[in-house]
Amino acid sequence: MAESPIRPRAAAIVVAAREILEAEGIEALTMRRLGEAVGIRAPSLYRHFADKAAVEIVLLEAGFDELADSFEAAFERDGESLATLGQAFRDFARTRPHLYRMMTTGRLPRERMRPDVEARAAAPLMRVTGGDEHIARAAWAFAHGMVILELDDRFPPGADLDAAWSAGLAAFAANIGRGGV
Amino acid sequence: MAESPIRPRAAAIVVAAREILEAEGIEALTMRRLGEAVGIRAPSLYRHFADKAAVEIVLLEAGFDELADSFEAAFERDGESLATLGQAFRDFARTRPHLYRMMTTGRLPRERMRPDVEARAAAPLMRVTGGDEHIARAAWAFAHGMVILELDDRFPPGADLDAAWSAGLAAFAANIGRGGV
DNA sequence: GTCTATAGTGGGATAGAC
DNA sequence: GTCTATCCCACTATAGAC
Repeated sequence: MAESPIRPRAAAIVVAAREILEAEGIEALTMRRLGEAVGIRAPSLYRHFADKAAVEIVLLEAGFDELADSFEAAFERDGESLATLGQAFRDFARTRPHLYRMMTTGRLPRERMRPDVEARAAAPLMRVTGGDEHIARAAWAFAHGMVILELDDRFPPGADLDAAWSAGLAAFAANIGRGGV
Repeated sequence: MAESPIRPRAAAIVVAAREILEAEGIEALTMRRLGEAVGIRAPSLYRHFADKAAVEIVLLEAGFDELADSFEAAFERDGESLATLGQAFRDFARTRPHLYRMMTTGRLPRERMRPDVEARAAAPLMRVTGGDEHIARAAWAFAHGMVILELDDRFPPGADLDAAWSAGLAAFAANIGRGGV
């Protein structure tokens, strides 16, 4: 499904890459390891992908697509609200921590990615913040901060993160449309 | 100043490490590069530090100390408020982006760090949120999210980040003590 | 405390035969 | 499309001479 169905080998490589990423983390995703997982030697991978980055791009694009799917499904299921979005966001990240990290750490290779891919994932937040772009960006930063600090084990051991999420989302929800200060 | 004044060579190594980190980023900080910067061969560094992590620990501790210093100075200068803290936080990160990244990306090697070092940097936020730990954590996540997304160039080109900061800080300030939903 | 030499590991990627 | 062989790179870290 990722990339072209005409090339089953390439698709299998992407599937294997995703499995390695989720199971062992980003450093485990090497061309040698990937070849092994798919049953060929590392150099043969280059018949299917120009370089390692090309494989990573496919993973990234799939990740953003899945994130957008999650948001849209959550809206249908639980109604369109900031709380719904926050829940879906956190669930997404906790279900695929390594993919989430890959999607959000460092620069994004936008030059090599499908141009619409980020926008579709961002659209639900725009809806729910009613066009208040400042609150939208603040809420995005909040959600990303909560998730990445949780994944990286930065909160104190007993911290009630549900409560922190609630407090944050409530604060933003109460301030939509007030335009800053 | 970092570590022991009795060992000037070790101090010089730390200074060089900090310079390399800030100037060229975390991947540039290798033992070879560090030896070169300080005028000795890489293996000789191991007479001064047990391993590479030991050098990094010193940088991390110094970073948290500086962050705490920044907060305390900002409180004295501009008064104790969430807005003051947010400004100081953002300034800190933008002034030392690579150090900030190193301090906040991935797991923290807490076992090898001074135990009080995180707590001192966190204290000002506790003060300003008046003991509402949920709002405190949410505000921390917001600030980190804003900063790291800015450093990693994730916001749209023309985005007004001052406005996003204001909107976020105002939302939190208005909700201190309300205890979530 | 510094050196040279080197071990040991890992990575991405290419050439050319089949 | 896959293979073997290989290049070239980079890294952390140790041994042992000086």
